[in-house]
Amino acid sequence: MPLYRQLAAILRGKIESGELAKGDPLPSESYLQQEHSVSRVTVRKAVEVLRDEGLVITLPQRGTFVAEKK
Amino acid sequence: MPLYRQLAAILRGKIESGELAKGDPLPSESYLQQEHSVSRVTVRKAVEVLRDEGLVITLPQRGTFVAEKK
DNA sequence: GCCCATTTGTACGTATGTATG
DNA sequence: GCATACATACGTACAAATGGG
Repeated sequence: MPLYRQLAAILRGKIESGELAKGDPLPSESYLQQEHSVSRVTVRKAVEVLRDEGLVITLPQRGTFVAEKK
Repeated sequence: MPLYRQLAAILRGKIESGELAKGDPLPSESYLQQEHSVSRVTVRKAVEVLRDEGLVITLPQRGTFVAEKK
């Protein structure tokens, strides 16, 4: 599995487990980069997956947040 | 060589030559941006290099200063 | 105490180049 | 050719703290 999908799976798990609650901000791109030792491109692709799944919402220049809906 | 390393080299030169003495503030990020026609990201990466080398210390909301130590 | 400019901190958006499988 | 992944580098926007007046 490509890195960005692995990272997406990790984040998805934290959302589904409730570790990241609705409305909570996801860790920032730069944090996720360092935390998982991947490039920003990879982080962004991972977040894009979750966005496409409707699990998170990204507010430009603000951050990405766990979506309210289920 | 990437731009940020080139800029870091320029600043390092000014420190080592004494043009920027210990305790002196470095030019601000916005000044360096305009002076060298680069983005703020590039300036910040250059300064980060010097910080990692221990040549400068950055005080949040104050500026970056030439380190006292050698 | 209050504005206001300056400066660094943070965060996302976008684009290009390079390399690998 | 294409997807993946890294690095570099541009921009925009806003937050937070400091210091001067």
